[in-house]
Amino acid sequence: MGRVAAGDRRQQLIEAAIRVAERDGIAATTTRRIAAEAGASLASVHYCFRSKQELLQEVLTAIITELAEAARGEVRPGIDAGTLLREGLQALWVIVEKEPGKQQLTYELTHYALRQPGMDSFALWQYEMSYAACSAHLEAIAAAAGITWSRPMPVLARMLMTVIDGVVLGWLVDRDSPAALAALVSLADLLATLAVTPPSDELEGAALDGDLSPG
Amino acid sequence: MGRVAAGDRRQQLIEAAIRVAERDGIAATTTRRIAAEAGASLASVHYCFRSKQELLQEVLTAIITELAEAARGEVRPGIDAGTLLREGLQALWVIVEKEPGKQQLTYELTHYALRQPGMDSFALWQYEMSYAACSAHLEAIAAAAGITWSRPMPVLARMLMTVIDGVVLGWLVDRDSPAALAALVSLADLLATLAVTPPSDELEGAALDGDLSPG
DNA sequence: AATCATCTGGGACGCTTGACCAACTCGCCC
DNA sequence: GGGCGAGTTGGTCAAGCGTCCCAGATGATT
Repeated sequence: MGRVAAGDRRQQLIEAAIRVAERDGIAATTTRRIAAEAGASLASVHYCFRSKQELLQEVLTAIITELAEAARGEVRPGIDAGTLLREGLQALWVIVEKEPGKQQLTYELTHYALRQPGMDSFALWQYEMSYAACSAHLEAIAAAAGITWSRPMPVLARMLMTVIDGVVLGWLVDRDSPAALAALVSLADLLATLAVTPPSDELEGAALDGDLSPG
Repeated sequence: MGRVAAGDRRQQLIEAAIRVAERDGIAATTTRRIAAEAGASLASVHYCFRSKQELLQEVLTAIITELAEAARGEVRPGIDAGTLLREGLQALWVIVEKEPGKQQLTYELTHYALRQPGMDSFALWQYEMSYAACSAHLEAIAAAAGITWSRPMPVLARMLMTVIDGVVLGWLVDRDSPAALAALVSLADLLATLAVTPPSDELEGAALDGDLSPG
């Protein structure tokens, strides 16, 4: 409980709040518990933040940006879209399975924000970030595999996000990893069927794999 | 506030609790608010229920069974699987869009049950019911369209439930009905591609549409 | 009419919560 | 070295929570 700069204390409290919320859920995330987890006094919470809501907004911001960064996976060029999509989702799955509490917290925060008046913009922002990440990933796949998507990108991004959300949510309930992974891979394969190989005179510099035999 | 049999009072309190939870969220669903909504005294809550938890369990049970019944849609025979799947999901969507609060409450209850020690079995039960409903619907489609599914039913049911959950969750956040419906229909079409028409000497009476040209 | 189980109402208990305050301590700068 | 502001501390506040209790009203049974 030494003397710490207010900015550092702020960060400590935010991280402590995340830990508590992951472990016990947002409903059980009280100012006292946060302070205890951070090794600070209760009063320091209201010294560093105007209110509990301001703290939780910072928590939400931190989680969203952290998740957005974690979702950024590299896409190897010269591979077909189906494989890339499957590999990307499997890589994401490793992260999800590693920290279930964080995923659970993400959903809880979404619903919490939806209920709290004035905080619903945070839920919207959270999903806009997610859709943007999905769009970016799908476009990276298109570029790497030399294909085009047969549906407009907003629809496609929403479909991908839908699949991820649904699978994760189902898994959080029964923790049936094989079943969840099977559904995820199957849905990824289905999404991959929306990739069309454009006429070869259209795209040139893109990496092409063997099965580009014009019909 | 007249005199009511304990059994009736029980039912009134459960329905009142559902209304409050739909409107304000589970976190704001207190015993006092429930009693006020039901037009009963606070003490009657603990006269009809051993504890608040027992009440909430009844609420969860009521919502799950109600939702399971609502999801049971008729499937017209003689139509192709794609159309049936699309129509079924569109019919479900009408229900979802009509009462957003109930959908939101469903998710909140899931997460609530997952956190509450000893109540996680309710979350599991909720999803088992849902998977069962999906399985039943998919098998009804298979029978009506005279097709077979190219994946094992458990995987397929989970895929369908994943799609529904994901779409509804996304819609609850941004309330973008066209986008949600577009994603839902697109995903339904993708799922329909998993329907295979068996050799005609296997099934006889089933209705067949035109595109049965053996390759 | 008397009895009895059933149901209601108001009040109270003990606890937790978010928020706040005045007093105190430390380190830095003029 | 004496002020001074940033940071800490324990205590306190009102509000709200789940739970419990008990005197009294009610309606059926005898």
